[in-house]
Amino acid sequence: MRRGPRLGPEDWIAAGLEALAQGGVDAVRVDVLAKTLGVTRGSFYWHFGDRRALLDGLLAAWGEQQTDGVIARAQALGKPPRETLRALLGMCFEDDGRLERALRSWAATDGAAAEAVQAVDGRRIAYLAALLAAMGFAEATARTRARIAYRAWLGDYALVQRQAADTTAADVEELHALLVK
Amino acid sequence: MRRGPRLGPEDWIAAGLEALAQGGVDAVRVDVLAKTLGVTRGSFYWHFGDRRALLDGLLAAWGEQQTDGVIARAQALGKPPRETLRALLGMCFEDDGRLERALRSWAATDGAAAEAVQAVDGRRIAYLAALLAAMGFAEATARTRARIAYRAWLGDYALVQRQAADTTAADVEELHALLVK
DNA sequence: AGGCTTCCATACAGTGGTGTATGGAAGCCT
DNA sequence: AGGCTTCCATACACCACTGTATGGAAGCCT
Repeated sequence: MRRGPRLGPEDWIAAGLEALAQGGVDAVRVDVLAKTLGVTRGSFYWHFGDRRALLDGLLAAWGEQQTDGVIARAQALGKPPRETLRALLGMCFEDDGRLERALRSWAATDGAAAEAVQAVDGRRIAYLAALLAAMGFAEATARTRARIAYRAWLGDYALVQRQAADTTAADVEELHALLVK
Repeated sequence: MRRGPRLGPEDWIAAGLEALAQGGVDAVRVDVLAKTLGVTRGSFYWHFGDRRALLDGLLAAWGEQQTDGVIARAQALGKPPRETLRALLGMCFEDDGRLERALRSWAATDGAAAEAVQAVDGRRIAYLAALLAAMGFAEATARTRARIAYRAWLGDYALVQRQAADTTAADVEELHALLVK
């Protein structure tokens, strides 16, 4: 009946991430994924033991993607720390953050998700702190401000109605100014 | 069989808020609430048309509680704006924020919840801005910094592993210093 | 071509939750 | 005391979704 290419686990992971970003963990249901992929659940249970296995796969994929993601792009600019920080803030705030949001909601009730999120939080805060330290701030101050900056970024995602583009841009400038002063 | 006092809608609302804080919207199920209240679902469907009616009740209750909550307490201190702001930040960061978190997760997929959260966000940011304006900051600066402060507070809830008490205290001081400088 | 492996469809059983119908008990009112 | 109202229990139908069993088709290997 079908003739299209056959599916691998990656296809289910990709579809899962999409659904996750769209409607949270609750939206990643094997039957609806099957429908969007144009197959039946029979395929899913060939590639994965159960739904939980897919969820763990999503966490792994997200965690990996976050290691060589935004930070690498910011670093690749090859600019001095001060400019790198500004660029990084801008990039973060321009992301729509739906995946990020979904992950954190999920982490509130799921241990594995909480671990994954905590891990990337640690990496990102450490990077921010390193950036500030490279600008000459004392270790303690760098870490404190890194946490503040990170909270401000996360908080933006928590805001249901995110601000207009120009407002956000102004906020980013102001935040940057406060941090490096 | 039973002899205890009979229940009203408020009892279900209260139990619902508790469950919401504990495990998110998914945890507010009429059968488990019935169990914790010591009655059967028959009682619930007497007081409420359906589960959605309870959820709407929870949103209303939360929204109301947030109008005369933290802000009123901070205002009641009768201190100058600068001190009020510091006190407010401290109070916010010391809250465990589980309800707040649950509401925002919920808002990601539910329109009514999103409206409720957006409404209180607006009120709270406006209050922060007013505080900063009263300290002499220009209107625009006050609003920008108010948004930053609010994001930083929200972001703290988004952090799965919230910092130790002393670390948080230091962060609050630093944030306050950055804002009022 | 034959056979093995990989992938998917179909059909079925099971579970956790919602909503509904109905009857009965406890309290209030006169 | 009688009756009306308020509240709750029991039992049932139903739905969305998960997981399992089994058979069959498509591709690869020799």
